[in-house]
Amino acid sequence: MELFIDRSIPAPTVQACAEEVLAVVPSIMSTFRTEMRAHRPTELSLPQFRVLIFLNRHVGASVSAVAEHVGLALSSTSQLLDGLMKRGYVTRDTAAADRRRATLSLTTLGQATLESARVHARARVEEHLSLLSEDERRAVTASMLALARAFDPSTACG
Amino acid sequence: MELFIDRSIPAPTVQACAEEVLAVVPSIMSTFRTEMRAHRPTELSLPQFRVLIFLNRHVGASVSAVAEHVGLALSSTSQLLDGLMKRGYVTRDTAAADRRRATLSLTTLGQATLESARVHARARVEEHLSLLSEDERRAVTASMLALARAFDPSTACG
DNA sequence: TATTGTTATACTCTATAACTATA
DNA sequence: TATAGTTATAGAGTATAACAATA
Repeated sequence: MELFIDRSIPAPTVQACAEEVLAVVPSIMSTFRTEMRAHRPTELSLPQFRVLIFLNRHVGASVSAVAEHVGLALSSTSQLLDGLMKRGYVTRDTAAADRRRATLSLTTLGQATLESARVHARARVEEHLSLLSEDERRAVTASMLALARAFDPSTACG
Repeated sequence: MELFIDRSIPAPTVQACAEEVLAVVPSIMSTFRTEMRAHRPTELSLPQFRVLIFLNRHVGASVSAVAEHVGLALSSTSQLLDGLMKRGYVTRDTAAADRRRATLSLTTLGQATLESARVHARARVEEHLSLLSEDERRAVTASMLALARAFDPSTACG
């Protein structure tokens, strides 16, 4: 029986694997960006989208927490949030316990926008993935978990 | 024998798979960008890096060809190329056969810069991937090929 | 003094629209 | 007229450095 993951041939070297990741991941991102941008009713940039996802799951998060999660400098994150507040997607309050700390939350509009963007993004990705076989989907899912662990150990299980 | 890709349990749905891809791929990109930017001697942006890779392989390419490959608008690509020419990485000539068409090539400096950036990027990615098991590398490599096909059929085998 | 965050400034990325030059 | 490409303009993303406020 020939397995999709065939252990009888040598595993790809780390180098070869890196080569593939380096070639393919940016090209997937290109597609994402273009498709997100084309979603007129919502039209969130990818970083904005990621911030909304994070805030939806971490109500009351600080600016620093967002920055760490999205992998941006604090100032960049602050500016990203400016944009999201200006559009009415996010509110910011001052934490009572520590008045330096901001408390960020999604507005109802922000939640609805996130949901719309998410449905759209997922649909686009699903369109692409529907070209894959079951075994390929198994491999992709397993890979994503492994890569999450390899590239971002902190959030691999959250 | 328990397989890494276990066919005895149902394959992930397209939806679940999309969810993972959507979560993990942008996070890998964040890491890429940060690491590319931190490579002081070279310090190419990711789009610049991708353009250099393409031109290295397709000597004499037109602006349109680059645009199509990196997934940008023609004008965006033209400007990206401006930056690369200003830094002396790329030369542009006019094609004799069709004087509208540009003929782009890497300079020696461009080639050297690309090589340096490439070595660095690969090393960073390898660092991350070295955390994976052999089976995980098999899955990742297989996935990248599948994803390349799913997201960009035109370049899947080029 | 250390931490949280914002503002100032500057550069890159990206698009659309208007344009030039060549075919 | 159609095609290849550039320029003008505008907005988002991103960083560093300097700053303000709070602890």
